[in-house]
Amino acid sequence: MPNALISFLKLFRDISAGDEALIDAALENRSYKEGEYLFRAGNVCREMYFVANGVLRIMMLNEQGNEITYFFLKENQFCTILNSFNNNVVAHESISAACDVDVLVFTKRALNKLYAQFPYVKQLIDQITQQALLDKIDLKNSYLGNDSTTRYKMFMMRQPDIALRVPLSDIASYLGITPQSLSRIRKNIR
Amino acid sequence: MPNALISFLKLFRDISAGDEALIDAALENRSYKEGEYLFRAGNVCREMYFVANGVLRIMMLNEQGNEITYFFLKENQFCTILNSFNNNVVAHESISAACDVDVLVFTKRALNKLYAQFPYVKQLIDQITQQALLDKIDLKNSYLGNDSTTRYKMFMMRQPDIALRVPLSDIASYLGITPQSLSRIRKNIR
DNA sequence: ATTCGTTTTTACCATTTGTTAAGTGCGGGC
DNA sequence: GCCCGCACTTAACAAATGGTAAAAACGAAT
Repeated sequence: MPNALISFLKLFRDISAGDEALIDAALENRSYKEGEYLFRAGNVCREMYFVANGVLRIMMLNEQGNEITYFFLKENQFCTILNSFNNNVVAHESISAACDVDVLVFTKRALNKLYAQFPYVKQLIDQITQQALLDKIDLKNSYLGNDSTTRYKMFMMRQPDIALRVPLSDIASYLGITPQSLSRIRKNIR
Repeated sequence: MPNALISFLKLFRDISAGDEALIDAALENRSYKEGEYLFRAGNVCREMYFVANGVLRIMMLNEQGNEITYFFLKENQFCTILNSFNNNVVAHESISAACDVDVLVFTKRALNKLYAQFPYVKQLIDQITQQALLDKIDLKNSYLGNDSTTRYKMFMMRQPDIALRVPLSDIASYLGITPQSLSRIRKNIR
């Protein structure tokens, strides 16, 4: 039975059984519990994750020690600190599990080897990654200029599956408010 | 004398005089006055701008009729609605001149022709565009989780040249506050 | 130089959000 | 089954921001 990444890639392009085996061999399976870190800010990110099951979050700690959630990534999405991964620069962001999660892991080394073997895989992943980036920006931008109640409603409309699986405090930090404010907003809505 | 774009590209790669002439021929020079629109939301964006002089802004009007500024683009930066430009989908964002501006314009048609002639130009512009995207995201993210006074100070530190050239109301909409609040913040800082 | 229109500043009050602190509820481990 | 810890809720007050409106400053055009 094919892994989640290969099933996903097959939506875009046919992949032979032989290629499939080699792609699969380049991957590592890992599981993380809610709250565990996959990658910590201050290092160069040399892994790329593909979410098979669960939700990841990309986030940062600001000077006051508050967590800021930049993005949520769910099933069939790639997750890495792209700038760090591509350019070998230190990342300011961390990646953690927003709920229990299963991921497939490419190391940069394994991925480069795969790219050399199968240029079409590079094309495919580059294209998917690029489009995902544009979609993420559009999503984040769409929240701007709305009050927090509206942002919460938008979030519930657009990412209900995430809303149901991750802690309230993560959602609050994603929406740019305190957990107490989010709790109050929830109360006032119903 | 070479145009601003060619001078910029030469920072990354040598370009022969012959190529230079053809690239130059593919471009159109335009100037806009502060407040004028280069592109309006609701259409497919089929032009790519390179800022030779001045500042552009990518922005949106929300349902309440408020302007939200997503990004400022200044000299030596490309500006287009990338998702719309790449995928021929209707854009929700507009592009306007944040101050008087001179731009070099590629139509999508001219750019594709150029790409067919000179694959390295495509590589170069794709690479620059991709990195610019990552930088823009990093910049926007870095403002998150700070109060508006801090965001304004960060903006003054990081983009002082823009701060000095564009209307206060544009900066306010970029920082996610009203012009009155920004004016108050300015007063309290000094 | 004057005027007109626009942008920015200022002020006052209403609303929203943050802060602090305490209470409630739920689930895991013993 | 009970206890403990953690996440979430609730509340009261302080602080920040928005809304409205009017004054001041600035620029463009005559």
